[in-house]
Amino acid sequence: MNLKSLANLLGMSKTTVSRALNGYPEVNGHTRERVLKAAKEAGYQANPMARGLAMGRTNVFGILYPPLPSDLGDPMFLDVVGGMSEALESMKRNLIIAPVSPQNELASYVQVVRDRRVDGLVVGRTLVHDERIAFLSRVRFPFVAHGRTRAPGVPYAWFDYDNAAGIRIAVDCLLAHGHRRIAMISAPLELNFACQRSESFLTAMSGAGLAIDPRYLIADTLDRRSGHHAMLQLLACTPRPSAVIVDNHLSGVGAVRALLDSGIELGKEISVIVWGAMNDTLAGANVTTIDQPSPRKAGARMVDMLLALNNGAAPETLQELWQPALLAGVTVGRCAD
Amino acid sequence: MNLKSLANLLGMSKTTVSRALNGYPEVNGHTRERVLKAAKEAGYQANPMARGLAMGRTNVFGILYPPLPSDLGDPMFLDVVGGMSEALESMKRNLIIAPVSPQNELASYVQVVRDRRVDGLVVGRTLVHDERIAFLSRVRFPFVAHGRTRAPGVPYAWFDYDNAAGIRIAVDCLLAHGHRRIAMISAPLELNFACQRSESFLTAMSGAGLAIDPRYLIADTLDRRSGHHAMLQLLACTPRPSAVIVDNHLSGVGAVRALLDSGIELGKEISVIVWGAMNDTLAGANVTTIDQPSPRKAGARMVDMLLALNNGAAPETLQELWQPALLAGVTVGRCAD
DNA sequence: CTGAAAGCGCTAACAA
DNA sequence: TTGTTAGCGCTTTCAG
Repeated sequence: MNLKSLANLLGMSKTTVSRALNGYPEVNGHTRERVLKAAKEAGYQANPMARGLAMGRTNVFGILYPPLPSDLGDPMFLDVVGGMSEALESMKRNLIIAPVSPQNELASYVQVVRDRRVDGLVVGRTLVHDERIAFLSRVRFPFVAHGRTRAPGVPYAWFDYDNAAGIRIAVDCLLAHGHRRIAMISAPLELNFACQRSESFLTAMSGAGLAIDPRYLIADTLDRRSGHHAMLQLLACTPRPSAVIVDNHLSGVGAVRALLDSGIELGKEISVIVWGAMNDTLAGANVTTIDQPSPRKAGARMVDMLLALNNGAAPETLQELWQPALLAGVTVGRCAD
Repeated sequence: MNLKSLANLLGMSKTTVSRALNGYPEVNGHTRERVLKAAKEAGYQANPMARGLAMGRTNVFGILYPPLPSDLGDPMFLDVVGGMSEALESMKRNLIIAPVSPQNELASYVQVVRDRRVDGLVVGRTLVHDERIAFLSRVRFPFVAHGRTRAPGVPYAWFDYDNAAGIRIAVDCLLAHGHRRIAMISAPLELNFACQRSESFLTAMSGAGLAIDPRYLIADTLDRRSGHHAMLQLLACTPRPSAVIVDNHLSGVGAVRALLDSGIELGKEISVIVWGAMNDTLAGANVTTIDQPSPRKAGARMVDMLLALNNGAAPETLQELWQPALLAGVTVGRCAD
């Protein structure tokens, strides 16, 4: 069933039917009713390709993501995706995820943009220096960055949590409990969030007049295994840190695991704060976390921003910083020293 | 840059240019060269929407998947996706994943089919009774099922591993080690793989003349947490099982974890075999697994099948059963009784 | 308020 | 071997 046959069926022109269906104001109320009814009965639905070709847009938004456990597989990301797709569904638009090889991500962006496969993109896992953002900005393709980047050159739309603030809160909390030997386990520092959190950590520590043992700074951990390994490294130090901050929940799981395996009492011998929800922790260790509220709402918000961009909003008006909050668990305690 | 301008630029008709670009045999070699060169210089690339509209296909294949850790987030699935997208990339086609709400999955299938958004689908996590497969078969939409279903009514294309054989191997292995009290932790039994593996288990056991304590059969576990919980339940039984088979790697991680946490010596006090790669296991417990070789190749194979369907192949000629293999680890040992 | 006609960018009969 | 012409199914001026 296509527009023409539906129009014939009704004895009207394609134009009128199209207008009725798309809610144009100038159609007669009675006519509209008839059309809507007939469309429903016939199960008519406009062909999106034809529609897209005629209108110059697809009503589809996209995310390009590597099919890896630490990217697509990240439960927090999946939550955000859920929020996005739900929001889009309610406005008759769609979300698609295109798996890309992490090697030549940029090439995939170039292709998607040139092909106009989508009306806009969400750029995830932003880097300190992000060529994807540079590219999209240059060609003026609508996108919102899920996370910021350092020196974009031009303003761009972004959604992020306050990385500096979150770490500050965590450090303050640990300091208040008397900790002075605080370590940090970081994701790869090319990632903007890891970089900001790391810098914030250094700033907060030196602000408190504390030097950091270089062995207490471990980076490049973005999965359970490496998080586990990183924590073991810290445990091997003399003296051991009395507290550890993990900047991402994926390695957080591994890090906490390492402590439990080593028979260390969390919150007593060593305190731990992890950035991000730890739903995945098995052993029921109620970990103190820096929580990013409402991933689903975050997704919905990014959808709003995308739509705003499509409606001509200036990117610099679409920058949103949400505040993380310390979610108390049982893994922070007074320093035993 | 579109076809018309490129044609004008070359002083040829759109037709000739189109033919040259699409490798039709009837164009003059010299002409083709000129076209190809000009296209490259101009950075011309056919608009997929227009192309799709004209040709009636999109060159895009799709997967509809819930954005959940146990679905999209499953590392094995991500591997398969990687294999698919790589295979498609090499033939100038694309893969998209559309996140869907697990509640009304079928509605999403109906929509995608009606909209002709893709040329074919992969249906994952097949159920014993799968309405998605029934629907797609009924409307004759090209798809390959990643996993089988019980009573499809009509033949359909599928790719699967031999669930019965895998479990049989595992049971035989345990029997050979003298085990008689063997338990099984299963995914929800609506899932076809879980059902088949469970049935195979029952068959193998009764074939060996062994009765199964009903408490040794635990289902509905498809993530770490529930796997963990299931194993604790088993440990609480008197007598305990001397061996446990876990039918999926997601709960496998949790199950193994539970044993380690309880201080049980794997392969001594209790033997364990898990279906699927356990890369995720932190503690380096080298778990004996029923391995599904080459997820990436599996993905590539499913792409082949999809293309074959598009070329008119009959679904019943596209059914492939791969054999799993026992991958020896250190978690199976002689029964201590 | 409605319709005819042009056009989105491409492919594919059919002629030449 | 190439060009002309007619669509694919929809939206959107422009008349009426």
